[in-house]
Amino acid sequence: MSKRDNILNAAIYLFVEHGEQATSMKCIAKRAECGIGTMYNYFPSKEKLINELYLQSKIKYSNYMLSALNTEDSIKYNILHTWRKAIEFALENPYKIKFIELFCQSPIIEEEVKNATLSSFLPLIEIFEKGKTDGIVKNIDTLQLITFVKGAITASIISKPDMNPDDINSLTQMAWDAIKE
Amino acid sequence: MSKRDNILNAAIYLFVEHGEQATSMKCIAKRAECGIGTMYNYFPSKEKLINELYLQSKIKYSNYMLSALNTEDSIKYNILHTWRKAIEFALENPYKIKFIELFCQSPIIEEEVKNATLSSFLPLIEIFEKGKTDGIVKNIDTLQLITFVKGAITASIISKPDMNPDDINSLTQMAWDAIKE
Amino acid sequence: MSKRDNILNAAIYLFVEHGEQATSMKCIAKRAECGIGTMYNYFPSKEKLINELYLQSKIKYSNYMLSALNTEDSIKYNILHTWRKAIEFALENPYKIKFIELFCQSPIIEEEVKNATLSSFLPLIEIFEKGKTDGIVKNIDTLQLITFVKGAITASIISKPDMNPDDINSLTQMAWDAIKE
Amino acid sequence: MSKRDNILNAAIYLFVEHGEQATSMKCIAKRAECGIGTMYNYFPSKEKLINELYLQSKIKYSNYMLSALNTEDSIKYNILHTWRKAIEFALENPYKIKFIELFCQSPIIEEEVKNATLSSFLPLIEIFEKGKTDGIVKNIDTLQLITFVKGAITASIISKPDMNPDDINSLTQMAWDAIKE
DNA sequence: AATGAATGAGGCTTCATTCAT
DNA sequence: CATGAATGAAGCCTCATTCAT
Repeated sequence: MSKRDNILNAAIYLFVEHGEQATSMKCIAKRAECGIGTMYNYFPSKEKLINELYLQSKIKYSNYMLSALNTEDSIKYNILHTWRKAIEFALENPYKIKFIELFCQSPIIEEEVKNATLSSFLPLIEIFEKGKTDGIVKNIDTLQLITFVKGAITASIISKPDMNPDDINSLTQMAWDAIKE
Repeated sequence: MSKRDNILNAAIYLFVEHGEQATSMKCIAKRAECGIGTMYNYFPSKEKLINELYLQSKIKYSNYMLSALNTEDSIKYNILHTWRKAIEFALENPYKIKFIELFCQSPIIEEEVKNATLSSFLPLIEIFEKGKTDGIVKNIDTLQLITFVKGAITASIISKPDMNPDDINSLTQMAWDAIKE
Repeated sequence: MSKRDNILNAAIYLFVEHGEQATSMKCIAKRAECGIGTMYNYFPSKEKLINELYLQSKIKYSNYMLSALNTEDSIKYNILHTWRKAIEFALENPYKIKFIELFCQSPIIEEEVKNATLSSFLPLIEIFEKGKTDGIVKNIDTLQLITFVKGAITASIISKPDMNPDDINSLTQMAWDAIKE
Repeated sequence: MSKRDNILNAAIYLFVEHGEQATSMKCIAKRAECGIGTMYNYFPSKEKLINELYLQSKIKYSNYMLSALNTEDSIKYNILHTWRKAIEFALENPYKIKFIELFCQSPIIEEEVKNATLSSFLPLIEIFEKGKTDGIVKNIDTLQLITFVKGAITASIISKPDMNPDDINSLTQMAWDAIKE
C-alpha cells in the first residue's frame, strides 16, 4: 500500500475511534508509521486531510450505491436495490460511514467539497422523480424523501453494525413502505 | 435570566454554530458576558458543561415528546402524536436538537449521563410493544423501529428547519407507513 | 479564639501540610470557617499573611529560647539551656518550626521582617562571645558557631519529631562537644 | 552544550534564585533560549523536570562525597574526608545544594526518587557503624549522627558560600568533635 | 522524499483579589 | 464587619506546522 494510503487509513481509523479533537497529527503519523513531516508532503494541512478523506468516502459511497442503477429495471427495484447497496456498503465500510457522519455537519468541510458530493446523487433524484410521475412514490419533495430514508438507514446501521440478512430485509421494507404511494 | 442560564445559552449556541473544537471557554464567556472564571463557579470543567447541556437537552426533549402519551388513546394516535411532538420540539428548539446530534456519539458524554437519558424512553418502547401485540405495528425489534424513525425525523428536521404544517404531515405519514403492519 | 487567630492557625497548618503553592486563600478561609473576604479584613494580601506568620513564629521561637538566659549562671549552662529550650519549643510547636524552615529562604519574606528576626538573637551572640573570651568555646566566628548548631538541631528535630529525653540529651551533648574548646 | 542541559541549567538557576512558585515554564524557556514546547520534548511536565533535577543533583552529590571512601584508611580519616568532600562539592555546586535543600521536604518529589537517593548513603552508614563498634564514635543512632552533621554543614555552607580553607577546617573540626566519643 | 526536533499560539484551568450586598 | 460571586491575569500544557538535515 502506498504511503499516502497508509496515512489516510490511519487517519480515518483514529478520527472515528477517538474523535477529531483527540487525534493529533503526531498520533496519525505514528499509526501510519511515518514521520510527521512526511504527512505534510501529501496533505498541506490537517484540514485538507480531513476534506480529502471526506470527499473520498462520500464518492466511494455514492458510486457503490448508484453503480447498480439500471434504467431497464422497474423503479421499485432500482430504489430498493439502491438502499440495499447503501446498507451493504455501510456494513462493509463502517469507518467510512462513521467518518461521514462525524463530519457531515462540521464547518471544517469546505463548501466546494460539500457541493461535489451533492452532485453525485443526481441519478437517484431522477429515479424518484420518475417514481412520482408513475404514481408509485409519494408526491413529496424528492429531497425530503431521500433525506428521510437516508437518515433512517444511517441511524439504523450505526446503531447495529452487525446486521444480518433479516435485519436488512426489515430495513429495506420499512424504507420502501415509508416512501411508496 | 440567571448567569448560569446565560452561560448555558451562550454555550449551546456556540457549540452548534462553530463546533466543539472551535468553541473555547473564553469565547463562551464573552458571549455570556461574564469573566472566564465565573463559568467555573457553575461548571467545574468544559466537559462537565457539555454533559450538563446534553443531559438537560435530552431530558427536555423526551419530556416534551412523551408528555402527551395517553393510554386511553389508540396506539396509532399515541405513536403519531409522539412523532408530532418530537417534530414540534425540534422546530422550536433547533439548537437543543442539533446539540444532541453533535454529541450523541461523542466519548465526551459520560456513561452515567447516557444511561440517564436512555431510561426516559421506556414509555415509548411500551407503546410499540403493545402495537406489535395488536398487530398494527411491524414485528421488528422495537429498538430498530424507533431508531429508524428517530433517525429519519432528525435528519429531515435538520435538513429543513423551517417546516410548514404540510411538511410535518408528510413526515409523520412516512414515519407511520414505515412501521405500520 | 479570635477570628484573626483562626485564620493564622488555619494558614500555618495548611502551608506546612500542603506547601505554599497548594494552599489557596479559599482553602484557608474554609478551614478558618470564614468567608474569603473576611481574611482580607485582617491581612491585606496572601504575602502579608505569610510574613505575619513568619514574624510571629520567629519571635515566639527566639523569645522562648532566650527567655531563660541568666547572666548569673555559667556560660556552659546558659548555652546548653538555650539549646534545650530550642528543642523543647520545636517539639511543642512543630508547625511553627516547619513553617520557619519552609520560608526562611523564600523571597516572599520581606527584608524588613528578616532583619527584625535577626536582632532578637543578639543576647545569644553575647554569650558566645563571652565563652570565647573565657576560653571554653572554640575561637571561631560566632555566627558560624550558631549557624552550625542551629542547623544541626533543626535538621535533627525535623527528621525525628518524637524525640524522647535520651535523644534530647544526645543532641545537646553533640551540640556542646561541637563548639566547646 | 545540549539543549537538554541548557534547560536543566536554566531551571536550577531560576528555581534557586526565585523559588519554585515564581519560576514559570515560560521563564525557564526564555533563559534556556528555546521555545516552551521544546521543554516538553525533554520533560513531560514541570514536576518531572524538578524530579529529574533533584535526582541528578542528589546522585552527583553523594557520588562525589562517597567517591573517596577507602576501607584501608582509618575510620576517622574516612569520616573527615567525607565531610570535606561534601563541603567541597557544596562550594563548587552551590545551586545543586540549594536546590536539594529547596525540595528535600517538598511533596513534589516522588517517593520513587526519594528512595533512589536514600540508598546511595548506605556506605556512609556502614562507616559510622564500624566507628561505633571501635568506640571512637558516640553510641547514638547512626541516622541521628548523620542528620546532625549534615544539617550543620549544609546550614553553614548556605550561610557562607565563600568559605576559605580555615573556615572549612573549623567546620570539619566541629563536625568531628560533635560525633567523636 | 523522509524525518522529527523546535516552535509558540492558544486552550483549559486556577486563584489572589475586589466589591456589592 | 462578614460574605462569596465575579473577575481576568497568568500558569501549565498541547499540537499544527515548519525547516534543517
